[in-house]
Amino acid sequence: MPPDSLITKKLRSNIKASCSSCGLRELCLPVGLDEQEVRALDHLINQRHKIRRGEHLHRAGLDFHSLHVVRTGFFKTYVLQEDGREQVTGFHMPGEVLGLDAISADTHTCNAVALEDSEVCELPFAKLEGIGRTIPSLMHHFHKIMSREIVRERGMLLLGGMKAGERLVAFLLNLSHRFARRGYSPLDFNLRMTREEIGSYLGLKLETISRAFSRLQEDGLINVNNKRIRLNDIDHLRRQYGSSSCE
Amino acid sequence: MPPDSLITKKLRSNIKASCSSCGLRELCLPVGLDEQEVRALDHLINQRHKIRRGEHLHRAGLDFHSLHVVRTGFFKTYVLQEDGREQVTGFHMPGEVLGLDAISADTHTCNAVALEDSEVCELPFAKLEGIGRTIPSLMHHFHKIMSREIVRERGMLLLGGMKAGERLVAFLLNLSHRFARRGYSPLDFNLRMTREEIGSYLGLKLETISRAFSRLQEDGLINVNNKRIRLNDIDHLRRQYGSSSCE
DNA sequence: ATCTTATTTTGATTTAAATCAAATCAGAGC
DNA sequence: GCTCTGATTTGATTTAAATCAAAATAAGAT
Repeated sequence: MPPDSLITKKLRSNIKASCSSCGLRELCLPVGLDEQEVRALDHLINQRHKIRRGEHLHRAGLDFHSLHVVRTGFFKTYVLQEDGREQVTGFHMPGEVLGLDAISADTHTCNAVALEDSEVCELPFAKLEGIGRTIPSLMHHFHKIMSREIVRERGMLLLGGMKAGERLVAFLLNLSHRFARRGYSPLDFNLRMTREEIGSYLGLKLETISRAFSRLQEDGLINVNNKRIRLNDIDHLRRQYGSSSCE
Repeated sequence: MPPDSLITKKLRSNIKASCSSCGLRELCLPVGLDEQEVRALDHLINQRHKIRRGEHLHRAGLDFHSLHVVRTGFFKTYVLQEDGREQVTGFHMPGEVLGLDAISADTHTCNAVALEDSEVCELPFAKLEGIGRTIPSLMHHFHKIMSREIVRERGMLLLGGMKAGERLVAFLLNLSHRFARRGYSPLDFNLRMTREEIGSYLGLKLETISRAFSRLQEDGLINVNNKRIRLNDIDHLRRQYGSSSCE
């Protein structure tokens, strides 16, 4: 948690953001920019917003004008199918960009909801394209971010051939890897989402997720205590179930 | 089929491309560009390549430097899993861009093979970023193309909750829609890929695909004659099985 | 704290798809 | 044309996951 959270609390929202002093800088957009370029980016990112647990950042169908970078907290994205079922399309943690799907048609194609009290930086997309013209390395890095999102989504397709337990392990290894990059323990973390949400994301039912957790615990590979997960033998997990730990 | 295919045949490869006179223009990158901008793009796209059925356009692990737009023909992309299984990640028809996943790490993350004799236009990516700086509308359109790819991949995730027959129908409706946009019949087309490749893409076994085809034919919804498919009641298909016909 | 609701676990049963197996069919090359 | 190989269809059986159901646990609200 950032030390300024107490200070900004009363403002509720609309804090001036600053990439220059942001701890996420190396994960986020300004990777590899020099001082002057980061200042230009500070100019672009006009606002930071607080989103409380359960609040939506955007909803499918709404006009798109800004990307958002998760600064603190945790989000899930999902779409509502015609039959009313909720299909989870992703979980998003600090440093990750939300809204890339919306560029396609200037309309959000999914809903994004905070799974815990969160903060996001707003990036007006038109401004980003404008600044990108003068800072080629920023534009290039943005292209890498979009491409990475394509690779990420593709990774889900690769789960197609796997069975329940393997899918869950791939999911846990993926989370573990992303936590590690953010300086959190890759072996011991707590899930922000329910079994049902995990199941939706992985194409399985919540009971199947629960059973898969129990099975992995029986086998001594992990410890499960409700939302708290401990990976006891991450090498074994990696060996046994593909190396789907990549971002 | 383009009328110049006979002329260029003896050259085997390396034909000077020209967006200005390309029939795919409205599907491809130069959407909405004026004459002068299209000429600039002609400058960017230096080569057209012929890829024969079975030949690879690129392979996973190779250095990335160019995107490719399918001009004629049909491609499949796939990755080889550790266990040797081939996972199909997409099918690609004229006007569609290949290689967007590779921008992420300057390395191709999948293999692309021609399912029939094909032609592609080569877009050196560094040049594209350069020209994009001077033609904002081109850069913006490129962002839409990348975003569309994200949405497309996400669409696959939505199949998660569907059963075999529904997935196959969604797949057929998607192909139908893409054929229609290219001026081909949306009701009567022939598949370029095998049942096994369809199965791999949809996360099902080839026997299941075959059975699903037979079932749909029994129900009178489609006619199947090996690779030739005829949609008898596309409205019924759309109603019964979600509207996953979008690109 | 207590109540209430949502989440999770576990068991029994059903079902859809995978697997195993074999026959048929189509296409490429001779 | 014919042969051979790979692709497809169809059937029988097994298996993994969904579904149905109920109890146990955790999390929020008052």
